Amino acid sequence: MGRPKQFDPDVAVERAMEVFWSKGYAATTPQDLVDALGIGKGSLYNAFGSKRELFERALCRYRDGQAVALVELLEAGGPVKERLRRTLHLLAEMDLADPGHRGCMAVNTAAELGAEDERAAELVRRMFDRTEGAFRALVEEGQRTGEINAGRDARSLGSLLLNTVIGLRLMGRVADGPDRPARVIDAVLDGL
Amino acid sequence: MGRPKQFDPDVAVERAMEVFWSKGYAATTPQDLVDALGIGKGSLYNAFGSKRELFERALCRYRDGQAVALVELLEAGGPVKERLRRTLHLLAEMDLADPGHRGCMAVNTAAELGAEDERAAELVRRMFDRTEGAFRALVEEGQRTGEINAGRDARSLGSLLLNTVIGLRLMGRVADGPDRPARVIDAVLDGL
DNA sequence: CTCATTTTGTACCTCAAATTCAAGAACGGG
DNA sequence: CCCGTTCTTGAATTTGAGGTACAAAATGAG
Repeated sequence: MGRPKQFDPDVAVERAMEVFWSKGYAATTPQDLVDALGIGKGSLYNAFGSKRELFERALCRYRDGQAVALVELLEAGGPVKERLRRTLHLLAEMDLADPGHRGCMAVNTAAELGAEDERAAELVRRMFDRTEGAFRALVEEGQRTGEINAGRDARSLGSLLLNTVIGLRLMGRVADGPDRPARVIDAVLDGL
Repeated sequence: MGRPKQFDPDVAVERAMEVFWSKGYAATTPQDLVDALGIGKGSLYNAFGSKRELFERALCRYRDGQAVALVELLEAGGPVKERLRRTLHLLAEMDLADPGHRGCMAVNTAAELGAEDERAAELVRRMFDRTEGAFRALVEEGQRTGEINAGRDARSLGSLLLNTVIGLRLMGRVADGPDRPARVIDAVLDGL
């Protein structure tokens, strides 16, 4: 019973995610959110409690969306190294083409809140774990097919690839061209 | 002529750097700076103009300090790969041991301001250029001594090492242990 | 000493961030 | 159709960020 909500909370979280992703946590004001979600301040706080809580939901939404996207990319067909190369280049191109230079919301959150907000740090860590795991699985597949030296530690290579992506996406925030990312990708893949 | 300053601007910038480094740009208030520098607000604004200008000077100071430190590390004696390993491990350990999880001020700035502040982005880009150059020089030295495969592109390897450092230091913001950084370092060096 | 110049500390101002609240609107149950 | 509940709107509240104004204080030149 009671008056039904006049907006879809899922849509609202999605839009909030876009705003937080573009502007960061601190730089996003309740007014920005009100404008983007198209609801009143009262509804905002009634539905989500606080800016901080809404941010957490937005970050979880980001995580869920990214998890799907990454798995899709890595599970495509073809040689493992080619899949890796395509995935890394796609990331770099997206970051470069994005006029807002948004980069990766998890990376941005790590930088902005990681030191002071343990809940946010934990969420980001888990996203990193997940990505590392996906890369590790791909490396192991490559080792089974003989594309990647089976003597190397798959977990370490997974960490390396995660770290590479983090670096690439951080650089996307100040990117001035495709050359450096391309060199990074070349060097990483040559080192596998 | 005129009344002399009762504080050393260089010391003030140094302290401002510490504050900005610890808290980030947006989260640092003029009051924080006044407290840390031990001067009045009037002096602060008289000497530095604005929070933004002071930040830029603090960032330049960080750059100058880091440049020296990195060169010292990379110019030490011994095999190139050992120097690299020591340098990377030292960074990782510093980040882990730092109770404030400050990470790297350039990386933090890239994440926080890179998208919106072109001047800050340019400063960070130059710092990245410089670091990449230092790594490249070290790689070329390793290639001359035969420690590193001379067939590989030194510039790409420099980019890779820069990217590795960026990733490591970003992860330092949410670090929960030494394992992942250690794996990254192992994998990177094995791939050289 | 006096003047022009610069620094300093305090008080003040403006604006907006983040949240709360009051008044009412839209439901469903009995 | 009344009632309790939940949602909505937007103004009010509180707090502090970021900066300005100004008079007093400290200097060197002449």
